Amino acid sequence: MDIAEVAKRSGVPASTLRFYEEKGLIQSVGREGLRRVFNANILERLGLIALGRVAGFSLAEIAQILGSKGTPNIDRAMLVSKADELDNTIQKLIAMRDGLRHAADCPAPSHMECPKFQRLLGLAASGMIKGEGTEKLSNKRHSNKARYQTRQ
Amino acid sequence: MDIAEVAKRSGVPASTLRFYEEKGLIQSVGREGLRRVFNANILERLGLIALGRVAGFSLAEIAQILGSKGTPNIDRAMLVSKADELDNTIQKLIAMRDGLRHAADCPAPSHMECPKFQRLLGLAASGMIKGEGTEKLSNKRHSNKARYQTRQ
DNA sequence: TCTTGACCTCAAGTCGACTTGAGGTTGCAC
DNA sequence: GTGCAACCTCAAGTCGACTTGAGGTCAAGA
Repeated sequence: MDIAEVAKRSGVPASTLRFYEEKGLIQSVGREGLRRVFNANILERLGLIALGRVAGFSLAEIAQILGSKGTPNIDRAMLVSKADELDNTIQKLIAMRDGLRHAADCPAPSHMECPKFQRLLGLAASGMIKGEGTEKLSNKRHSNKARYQTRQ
Repeated sequence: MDIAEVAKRSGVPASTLRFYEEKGLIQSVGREGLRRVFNANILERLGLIALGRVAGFSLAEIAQILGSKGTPNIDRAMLVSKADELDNTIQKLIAMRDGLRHAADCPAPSHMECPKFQRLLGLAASGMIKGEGTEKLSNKRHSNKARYQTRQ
């Protein structure tokens, strides 16, 4: 497949494909003249990259997870820690989803004032805020990067 | 509370608080001299903002969801659609989490070659890639924004 | 043959989300 | 009443993730 074909099948613009290659996230199997040639599994890999992005990982992290080059030895501890991070995120998203759904048909004048909304989201938000939380549950796991994603 | 207190309790830098105020995500209740004064519920709101961010919403979307000003009339349909979007994301994250956990102790030389990993993530990634998917399930819901997050 | 279209490279531009810095003001401590 | 730490504004800078543009190469068709 040439780059246009990949772009068409994946929905990822050719410019992005070049960019990803440059960053080591994907690789072409070679060139035909000066044109890149990709093989079919690129589509799958692009799917995983997209997945990683919605999971909130940076391109650098994704490269690390997927193995930038011929899938070298992987840091399994890192995978577990990413999974835990994700687990944490999932809990929050579930609370947020429920909060949104509730807010959508809650009679309260403002959902900030609805006790149910408060409880749902407050729970999810606890642990996001650094300060004196009620300490109910799920604190301090995956504490690296933690405390918001105040990524530097 | 003054800005330093809020920063300390929330972990959000003062510069970010000013930035958020400028963007309409938060508001101070007034000034004391030229210093902003916040009341306590700001902490909760900051938690929700952080939550929205990990859910992948932009600041503009969050402002819309939370109501930028005194919680005006909210677009309930929008809330439902955000919730659906989130639901979709959650499914993907769950698959990714399971995929990562599996990969962490899978004997396959490369997890790209492990059939279980493939299945888990392939499933999640389906619908992310535009092209001829196996069409199993959960396609085309929340199709706005869809097709990756090729935002704009 | 020569033109066109699809690809190429490399540098620069854009956008969102912040952060940093210069220069100004205030209140409390001494 | 003076110093200074902690706030303020506003402009500019940074970073990640891309996109756009200028200028070049090449294979195929008129």
